[in-house]
Order: sequence, then structure tokens, then C-alpha cells
Amino acid sequence: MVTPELLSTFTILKPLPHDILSELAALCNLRKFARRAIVLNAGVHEEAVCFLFEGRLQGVDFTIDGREVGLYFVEPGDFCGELGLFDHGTQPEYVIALTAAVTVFVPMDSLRSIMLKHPNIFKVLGERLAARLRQMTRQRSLLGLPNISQRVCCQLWMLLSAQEKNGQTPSMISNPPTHMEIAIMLNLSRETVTRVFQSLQAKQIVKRDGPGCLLINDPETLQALAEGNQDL
Amino acid sequence: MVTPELLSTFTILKPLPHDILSELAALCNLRKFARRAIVLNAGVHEEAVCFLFEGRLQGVDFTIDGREVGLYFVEPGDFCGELGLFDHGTQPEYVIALTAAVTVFVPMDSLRSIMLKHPNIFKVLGERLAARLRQMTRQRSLLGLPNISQRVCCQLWMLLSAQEKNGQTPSMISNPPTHMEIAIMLNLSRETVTRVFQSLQAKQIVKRDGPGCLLINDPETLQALAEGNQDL
DNA sequence: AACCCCGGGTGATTACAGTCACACGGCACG
DNA sequence: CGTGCCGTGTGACTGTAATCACCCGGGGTT
Repeated sequence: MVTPELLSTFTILKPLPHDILSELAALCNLRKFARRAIVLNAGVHEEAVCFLFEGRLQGVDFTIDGREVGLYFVEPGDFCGELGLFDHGTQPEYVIALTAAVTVFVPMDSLRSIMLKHPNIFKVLGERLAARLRQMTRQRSLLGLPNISQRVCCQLWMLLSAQEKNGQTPSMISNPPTHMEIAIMLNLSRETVTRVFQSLQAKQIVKRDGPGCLLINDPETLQALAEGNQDL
Repeated sequence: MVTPELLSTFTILKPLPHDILSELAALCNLRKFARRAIVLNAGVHEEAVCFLFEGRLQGVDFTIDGREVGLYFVEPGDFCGELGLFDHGTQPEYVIALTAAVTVFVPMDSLRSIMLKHPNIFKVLGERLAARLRQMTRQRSLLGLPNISQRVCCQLWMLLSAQEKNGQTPSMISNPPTHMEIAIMLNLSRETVTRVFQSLQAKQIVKRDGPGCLLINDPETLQALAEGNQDL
């Protein structure tokens, strides 16, 4: 069902020798999820790391009173649920499918023993963890912004930078998050996000190009707004 | 100046053989900081990991508009600034001294090569990173709480749990953070935190016992407040 | 076609936390 | 001993984002 070739499409697994990948592939699980389905459960010992092949996932948490909190996105080629590799703990947050998604579940104990035998894999996983921490720190400082439009613009700016890094055409965000998804990442209500977007569109700073694409007409102004050098 | 014995008081370094510790100690730096001094700078390649011997540190970030954001505390025996060990990146956040502090600076490259040679050290450092991520996730979900008193009570509850885990007498928090320090961790203003504390004291739930000690008279009610089962 | 759900758009109202201004006691310091 | 700073306590005012209620259009599904 899962071939070693499939596994080697993931950059982190690529450096592994073919025979190891074959062994691993035999233990893996191809799983598909519908939109809104729960991919990983919080608070349980997930026994597998989830590699994303197609679609988009989001890490979310819930406050005690049931409010949704958005943490991060998972794009194809990336993976999630790897924290237990390091400390044998439970999955700290939920991961849900934002779109229909195809994933490969790799057993955590197999992956752990591989990582202990292959220092370079261990190293890459450590770098990933570090990157996650950096991203959370940046996101946390976003939440400190008292000005709401600045918060939204900052988030847009970060999304834009992320896409540019992936070599996409700049000045647009493909498959942008919905207003609701942005809202829960920024501790805002959906309506507030909509209103900020209305202002941005009225000023020709951004423009919707059908669903699945947000054009950034005026990146300079967006950056100025994000950095607080200008007010909406 | 720094002895191997001093280094071995830190649980993470303890398992290292004595000769390695001696070598390492020769390269280390004992550094003292005054209250409010900057221990680690954000955005730069810090060339050392900071081990805390005495005092208390706090990881803080700043929003674009200069607002302070509280991230975590560092207690004696603990360390900070270790992220660069994994990804050679810059220090993501500032670390400042909340009280006068005594620290040992261990050169990052030495520590890195030790960690690569000693898988158990690598493992412990990985666990630390994972713990940091878990803590940040929990803190993030705190920020999602719309009810302000609940947010403060939750934070108090977490501080209490942390102390209990260290084997302290329960039902009290020694050296509690100032209102201001709590405020920046929870995205609140100092006055708001003060007002919540006033309510808690009026209801005999907590009680100040001089500076440096906060008695928790009624942990059950505090927990109920933290979980939203009761309103202030 | 009918239906429905979802994502987006909008106004009115209101609670509520931020802000500002000030007061007070303790403690460190010269 | 005064001085000044820091942590805390408190009132008045106000801006502003959440909430509620509703509308609209498009893309699935039946």
C-alpha cells in the first residue's frame, strides 16, 4: 500500500537507505481524511507521526471553555505529531483537516529507533522542533499587538513571506485561510477579520481573485501596516 | 573560575564524565546580572547557552510596537538559549534577569559537539525542547480565554502546579511574579491583574504573606475559577 | 430543482478592559 | 534622614471589539 518511493518524497526521509525505507513502508498506513476530520487527537498517546501528502492540515487547541485556537498549518510534504518522538508524551494539540487530505501514518516507535540510529535524521527533527518553537514565539508576539488591523496585516505578511520562501510567485497568497481560520489564530472574532479585509480591499491593498487566491496589490503598504508605520 | 563540580550541579550535565566536565569548565564563564539586566539578546547569534545558578530569569519578546510579552520563567538549575544548539539560528527572544542572578555561560559549539557525541545528552535536550513547546501551547490556549479572571486564575493554577511538582509545600506560591509580569504573560494591563487579585483576596481565595509569598487559602475554588466552573 | 451549508458581509448594541491620573507604603541608596 | 523608585491599589472615562441578528451567493448533495 505504501511504497518506499512514496516515503522518499518527504525530504526528511529521503536520506534514508532504500532497504530501511522498504521496511518502514511495510509498517505504514495510508489514510485519507475528509474536510474537518480529526487527524490527530490531543491528550492521547498517538502511536504514529502523520506525514501529509495532499491537502492541508491545521494544528488547533481548545480553551477550557471550548473556544478554538489556531496554532499552525501543515502543508504537503510536511508532517506533524512528532513531539512524542522526543519525550514519549501525549499529543499536545489536535490536528484537523482543513481540506480533504491524504496522509501517511508512520509508526512512532519505528521512526524513533530510526532517528536514534541516524544522527542526521535526529538532527533534522531537532531543527524542525526548533523551527516550530520559533514560529510559536513569533505568533505569540503577534497576539501582543493591541491594534487589531496591525495584527491581521502582520499575519498576512507572515503568510506572504512563507509562500515566497517556497518559491511561489510573490504578491499573492494561494489558498488563503478563511476569515474564521485567521480569527482563531489571532484571538479575534470572524466579523472583525472580515471588517479588516473590507478596509484592505477598499484601499486596493489586497484583492480577492476567486476562492483560492488572494492578490496582494500593494505589498509595501501592507508591510507598513504590519509594522505599525501606517494606520488603516 | 568555573569548576566541574559547579557544572555537575546541573542535572543535564551531571551524567557527563568528569574529564569532559573539566575541559568544559575551563571554557565557561561565570556571569552575574543585576535586576532588569539583559542576559540574552534576541536576534543575534548568542555564542553560549546560559545556565542559571541563582536568581530568576524570564524569556520575553517585544511586539513591533514595543510592548513587552512574557514567555516563560527560568529557575535555578535550569538553562536557556539552547535553541541555537539545534539549528544554528539566532536567539528568538530576550532573556532578562527578574532578580539579581548568577549564571554560567557554556560555549554553544562545545556543548553542541558534546551533545552530538553523547546521545543521552542529546535526548535530554530534545525532551527539554519538547517540554518548552508543550508549555507554549498551553500558554497559547490560555490567551484564548475571553474571560479575564479565568485567565489569571488559570495562570495561578499553572504556577501552583509547577511548584508542587518541585516538591514545595502546596497551597502557596513562593516568589510569585509581580502583577506586571503576570500581565505581560496574559496580554492584560497591570491594573486589570491588580483588580482580579483584589477580588481573589476579598473572597479569601488567596492571601499575600509579605512579599515573596502568596498563600492559596482555597485551592479548590481557584481551580473551579480556572476551569470556568465558577465566576468571580 | 430544491435544499442546505458554508464563507463572507453588515449594522446596532453593549460590556468591558485599556488608559490615564493619582495615591500610598516599603525599601534601597546616598 | 530625605529621596526616589517600585509594586500595588483605585476611580473615571472611553474606545473598541465581541456579540447577536440578519442577509447574500455559490457549490455540493439529494
